[in-house]
Amino acid sequence: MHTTKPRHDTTEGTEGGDAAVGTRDRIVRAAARLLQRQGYEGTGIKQIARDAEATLGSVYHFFPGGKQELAVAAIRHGEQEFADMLRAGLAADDDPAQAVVACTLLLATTLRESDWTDGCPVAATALETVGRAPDIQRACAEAIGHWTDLVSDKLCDGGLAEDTAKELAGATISTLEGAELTAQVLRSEEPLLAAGRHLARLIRTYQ
Amino acid sequence: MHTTKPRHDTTEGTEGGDAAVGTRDRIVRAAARLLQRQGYEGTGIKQIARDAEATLGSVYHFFPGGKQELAVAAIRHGEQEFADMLRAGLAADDDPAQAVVACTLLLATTLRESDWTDGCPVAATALETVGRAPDIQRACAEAIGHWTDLVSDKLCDGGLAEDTAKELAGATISTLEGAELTAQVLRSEEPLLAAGRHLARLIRTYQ
DNA sequence: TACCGGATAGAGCGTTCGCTCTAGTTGTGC
DNA sequence: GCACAACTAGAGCGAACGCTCTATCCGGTA
Repeated sequence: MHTTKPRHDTTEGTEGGDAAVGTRDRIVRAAARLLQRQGYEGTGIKQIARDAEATLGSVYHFFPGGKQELAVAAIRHGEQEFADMLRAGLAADDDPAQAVVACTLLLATTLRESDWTDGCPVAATALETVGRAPDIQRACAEAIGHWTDLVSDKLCDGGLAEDTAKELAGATISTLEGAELTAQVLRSEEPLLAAGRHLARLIRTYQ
Repeated sequence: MHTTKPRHDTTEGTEGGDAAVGTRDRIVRAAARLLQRQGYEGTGIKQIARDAEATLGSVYHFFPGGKQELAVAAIRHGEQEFADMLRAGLAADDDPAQAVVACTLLLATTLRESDWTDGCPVAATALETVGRAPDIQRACAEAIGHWTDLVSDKLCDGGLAEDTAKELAGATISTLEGAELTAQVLRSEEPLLAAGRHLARLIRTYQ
């Protein structure tokens, strides 16, 4: 069974971009982007539907659990996007220290090009739902764990002991999160670049 | 009518406890705590007034600029609270590396004792208003700058060159922010403790 | 042809939002 | 004693909130 397709898509089929994507996917993507920029409480379901060019009925058809269920799906989508970027950065260099620097450069570029609005896809939602929406918090925790594993594997490949790699990977993700937050608030890529330099220096002390 | 009403006790109150605090202060404190836990959009003015044991009229009397003006005052209040904690941690040891570890321990304890709800007082608000509420964003940026200066001074006192100290201080604040976020989401103090260990190791490479 | 069920469409429910507005209450200076 | 400013008090506005509900549309099957 194929993923949900737009049954009666009134828009012309020749148009590219989101039009070729199923309704459910468009809703998830719009939700992920809005949650990333405005957080959970700042984002309304009607706004998500409008951005996704879907109707409220479709949203509740695909996500009968309402806003929370949609938010969980959006967080998972953001997790994948962020993981893709991490993978790309980590693959840029054999040396783990240089690879982490590549990650910070990627993040800095993305952030600047979005005028400092597109930071970590889960941070805003995570912070304002902590302790009040267990499903969402769990999805955020899984995202962080997944990202940490990506970094940890790279550090292991670089020759670090597994225990060391795991702890250092956790600290790396924490630092990237904080540096991205700081960069957004200060509207500068310097915090991300500084984080990259210092993470590289730190990793080298273990090599 | 109501029985217990805070009367005209503006800046009186040498006694401890909220009862002796002026209405304006109670409003700012309640707003700061709610913004820290629920973010900007997740916090309503009526809830702030209720928590502060004040009325809506009082809120708009003291903050005619509405929610945004109140949020700026609350962010400034949170900045001071966090700065006090940083100062306490930094004063705990002459060695800057050990002092930063003390900061992470303080943060971890506070976080755990609040059941992981009381993280950075500005992070949630900052993330969801980035690029959409310049006054609030500016206040958040000033807070981060202030905290960075505190760490930078400590590093200078420890013998680091000023340029090095400034850059390292920025990275330290970023890391603390990220580690606190991660600790809240994962409901564990380990990210903060790991951040402390690695920051200390990093600082020592400059000594 | 008739029908079924997934998907679309949007009016409308009750509630809450930020905020305005008018009155009432209180301490202080003349 | 009185006027005045500072402060408290809360009803109520229009808009937006999350969500429910019914009505339709459509391709595929019988």
